[in-house]
Amino acid sequence: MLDPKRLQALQAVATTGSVREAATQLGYSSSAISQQIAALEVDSGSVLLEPAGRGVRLTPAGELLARHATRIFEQLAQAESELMALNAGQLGSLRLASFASAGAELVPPALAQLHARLPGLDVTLRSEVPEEALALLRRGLIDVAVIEVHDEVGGDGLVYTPLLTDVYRIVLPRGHRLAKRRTVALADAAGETWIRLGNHIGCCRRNTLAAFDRAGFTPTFVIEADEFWPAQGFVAAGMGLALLPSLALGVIRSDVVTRPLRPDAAPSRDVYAVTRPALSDTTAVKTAVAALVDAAQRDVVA
Amino acid sequence: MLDPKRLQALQAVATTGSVREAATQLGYSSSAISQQIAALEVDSGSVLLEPAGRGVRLTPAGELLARHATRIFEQLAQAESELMALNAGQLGSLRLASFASAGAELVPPALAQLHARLPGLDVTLRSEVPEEALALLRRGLIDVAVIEVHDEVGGDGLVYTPLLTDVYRIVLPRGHRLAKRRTVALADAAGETWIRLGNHIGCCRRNTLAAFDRAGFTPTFVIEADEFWPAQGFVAAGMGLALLPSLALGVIRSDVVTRPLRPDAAPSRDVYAVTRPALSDTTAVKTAVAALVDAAQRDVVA
DNA sequence: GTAACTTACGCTTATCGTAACCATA
DNA sequence: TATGGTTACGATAAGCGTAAGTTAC
Repeated sequence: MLDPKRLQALQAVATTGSVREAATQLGYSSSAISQQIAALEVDSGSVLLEPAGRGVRLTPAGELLARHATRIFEQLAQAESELMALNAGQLGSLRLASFASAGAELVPPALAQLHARLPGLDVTLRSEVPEEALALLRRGLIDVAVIEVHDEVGGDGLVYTPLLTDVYRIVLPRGHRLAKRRTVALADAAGETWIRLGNHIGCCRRNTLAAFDRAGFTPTFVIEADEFWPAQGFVAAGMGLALLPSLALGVIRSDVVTRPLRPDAAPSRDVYAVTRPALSDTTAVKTAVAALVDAAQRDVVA
Repeated sequence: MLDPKRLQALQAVATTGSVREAATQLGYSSSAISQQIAALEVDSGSVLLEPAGRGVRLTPAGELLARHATRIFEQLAQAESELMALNAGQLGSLRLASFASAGAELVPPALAQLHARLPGLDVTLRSEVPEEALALLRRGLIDVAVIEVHDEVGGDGLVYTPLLTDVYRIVLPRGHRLAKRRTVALADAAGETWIRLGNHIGCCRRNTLAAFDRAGFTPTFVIEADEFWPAQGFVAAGMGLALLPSLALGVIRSDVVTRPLRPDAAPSRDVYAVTRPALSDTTAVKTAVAALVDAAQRDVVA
C-alpha cells in the first residue's frame, strides 16, 4: 500500500511545481521531500519525477498519483470537518429513552430546548421502563436514558446525572374530607380504600407499599390501575384514594384534587439522566442532559 | 491532519469488530492497534472506541471516521490499480513526433503494431523536424521522437535507440545511361545536372553536398525542390538527377528509376528513436520503440 | 557562479512488540 | 479462569536536517 505521507509530498510538488516550494509548504527541508518521493518511486515501481531544466517535472505516473492524492486529501479534510461538526453537535443523532411519565412531562420541553440549540441533531425518543432503558444504553442502542430509581445509583460504569426528586401526592375525589387540608398525613387515611398501581409501572407499586408500611397500616386495595390516567378515573368514581407521583399529575381531572403528603412520610422516586462515559463529553449529550436538568428545574419550581 | 495509518487501524477495528482481529488482519500486535487508536483519539479530540462487554464498540465519532477511512483507502487502492495499468501501458497516452519521411514509411506500421499490443494506449503523432522534435521532447510535450542524425548522438541526457541507417540512392530518368548499371559510382555522374534539396528538409542538403565533395566534383544545380515528391518530378522531366534517401522513395514514379550508390561513397542518415530517461523504462515507451525497431528491420529487409 | 535537486550520514523520534495489568463473561 | 483490551517500557527503524555533491542556466 502506498504511503499517504509520501503521496502528500508528491502532491505538494505537483501543485507548487518544485521540490523546494513543496518543502516550504509542508514545513520540511528539500531533502525530506526528495527522500519521500524517492521512497514513493520504489514503492510504486515508477519514475515519478524527472529533471526539467534546473527544476523537476512530474512524469505521467507522477501526475496520476498526484491527481489521486488530491482526492484522498480532500476526503481526509472532509472527514475532519464532519468530525468537527459531530463534536459540536451540529451533526449526527441522539437516541433517548425515558420512562412513561417523564416522557410526557419532563422530556418534551427538554427536547424542544435541545432542538433549538442544536437544530442539526437528529433526536429520537422512545418510551422504555428503566431496566430496559439501561440495557439498551449498555448495548449502545440508545445514548441517553431517563430513568427513575429508588436505591443508590452508580458504580456500574455509567454516568448518572440527577434531574429531580419526584414526590408522590395523594389523589382524592373533589369534596373528600381530607381535601380540606393543605397537606395530608398518610395515617389519617388509614380507613380508606385504595387504588393499586400495576406492577409494570416502574417501581411505583413497591414505593407506595413502603410508604403505607411506614405510616403503620396495611391498605385495602379495591382495584388495580395499569396506568396513571385510569387511576385518576377510579378516584373520581369514588372507588378509593391513590398515591401518584407528581410527574404523572401534569394533567389533573377536574373532579379530583391532589395534596402533598407530610414530608417525612412522602414516598418519592429519583429521576436521573444516564449515559455512557464515552458519550458523556460530547456536546450532543452534554446539551441534552443540560436541557433535561433545566426542564426538571422548571418542573420543580412550577 | 489525521494520520491515515491510524485511520487504517480504526477501520480495521470497525470491520473486524475487535482490536485483536484488526491486529491480526494488519499484521500487528493488539498493543499497536490500541496505541494507534489512542493516538487518533488525541488527534481527533473524540472518543472513538468504548468498552462493550469483553470487547470494544465504535462511538458515533469512531463510526464516522471509519466510514471516511473506508473511502480513503478505496481511493488509494484505485490509485494503485490505475498505476499498475499505466505501468503496463494499458492506460495513458503516448505522444510521438517524427520527421516527414519516417512519418510516411516507418512510423505507420510501427504504430499499427503498437496499437495491436497496447490497445488502451492513446497514441498521437505529429510531424516535426529533428531539432524541434528534440526540443518538444525535452520540454515534456512529447514522449518519443523519431529523428534523423548524421553526427554522433548521445551525451545530452536523452536515450537514443538506433532504428536504421537510411542510405541515399541516385534517382534517374527511365532510360538514362546510368540506369543500366546495378550500382552507380557518383563520380560517373560528374557531368550531369542536379536537383538541389531545400534547406529545410532535415539535413539532406548538407549530406548530399558532402557526398559530391567526396566524389571529387562540384555539382551543377539547375533547380531546388522543397519536397521529395517534386524532386522525382524534376528528374522525370529530365532536368537533372537527384540523390534521395531510401525512406523518401516508398513511392517511385513509373518514369524514374533509382539505383544504389557505390557503398563507400553512398551518403546516409541515421534514424533514431529518442526518449527521456524517466520514460525509457515504461512499458508504453519500450513497446513503442520496439515496434519502431521492428518496422525499421522489415523496412531494411524489403 | 548560482540555484535547485539529490545523496550521504548522524541523530531524533515515532512506533512496534513483550510483558504486566485490568476487566469481563 | 480464560479472553480481550490497555498500559509500561525497552528496542528498532523510519525519517528528518545538515552538509556535501551534481547538474543546468
